[in-house]
Amino acid sequence: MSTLQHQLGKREPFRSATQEAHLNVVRTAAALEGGFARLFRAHGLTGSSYNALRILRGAGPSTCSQIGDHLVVRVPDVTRLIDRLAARGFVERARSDEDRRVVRVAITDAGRVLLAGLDGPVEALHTQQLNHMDAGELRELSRLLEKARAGANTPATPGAPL
Amino acid sequence: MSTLQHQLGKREPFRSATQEAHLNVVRTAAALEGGFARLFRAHGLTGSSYNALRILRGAGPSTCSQIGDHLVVRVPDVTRLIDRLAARGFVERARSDEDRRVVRVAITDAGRVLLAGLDGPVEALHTQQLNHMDAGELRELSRLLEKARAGANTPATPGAPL
DNA sequence: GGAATATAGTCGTTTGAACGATTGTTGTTA
DNA sequence: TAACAACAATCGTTCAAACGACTATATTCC
Repeated sequence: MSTLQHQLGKREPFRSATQEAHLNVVRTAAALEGGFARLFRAHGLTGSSYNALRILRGAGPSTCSQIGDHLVVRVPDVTRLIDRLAARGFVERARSDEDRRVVRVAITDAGRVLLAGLDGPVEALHTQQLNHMDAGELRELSRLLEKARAGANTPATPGAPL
Repeated sequence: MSTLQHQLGKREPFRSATQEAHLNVVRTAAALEGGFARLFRAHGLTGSSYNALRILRGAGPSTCSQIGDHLVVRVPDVTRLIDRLAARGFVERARSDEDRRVVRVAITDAGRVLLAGLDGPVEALHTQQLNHMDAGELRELSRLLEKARAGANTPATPGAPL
């Protein structure tokens, strides 16, 4: 009996290895993200808003589409995400003069300060959660996950059609 | 440059292998779950409500606490989850006579029929998503994910303290 | 036997996520 | 030059998720 089977209180084994792998991915994501959600909530953020700030800090001012493209997890309504960050003063928007469809979003000093305060705790939490695995295992885990995504017909890249 | 780094439009490499593994887990979970969310939505369900029905079909009538314990992803308000299923006629509740704190939840015939209609598509989607990986890879992926969860200080099991 | 504690479930409320439609602007084509 | 198509962002709306408090009941302890 696998660990997951035991954890789910399942008497019969999984129907397939693909099902078991899927459930392991989802449960592990929830386990890892739970800690980060608590950390971010303490700073009035969600995972996605934290991610958006990281993107803006790293890439510099970006359009809504670019932000959307770079998010780890697809967010279909980037406008509302940016709205919430702007309301807190962490980003500011500027409509482009040369193409008025486009809005350029930039992180503010307040946003930089907020992120600076999170850099340590985020890194510490990554370490705390996964440092019991060695470098080879982490590499192999990432490789298998990338391979899993490569074959999945449901795309991870945002906006791609079903 | 890893696949994920490229997919995220990140110029610099990841700060650590633990961060990269984490993001791969989360992104893969979203990619896999996206397809299932669409399938379930077409039947008026969410992943959690589908999961709850599966638990009840498998284990028989269960208390709310037992359902909560067996869910793949923690749901802090099982009552509302059961509310929504009951409103649709897929489950029914009965307050226990011998311990009136306890509610016993059972799947209904309508619930069984709904699940029966989903068994094929769910299995097909699992296969479609992950069948490009061989048995050894799937086993190794599950093993590494279980190991990842084992060391993470943020527990996957519900109700466990932070 | 009653007070205190624990358990199981429920509730009030807020908020973020998501879908799909809409609006405004730019580019393309006839 | 105007109609059409595409693009970028925004909006209306619904609803699931989540937090923490609350209620009712059972158990434990003095």
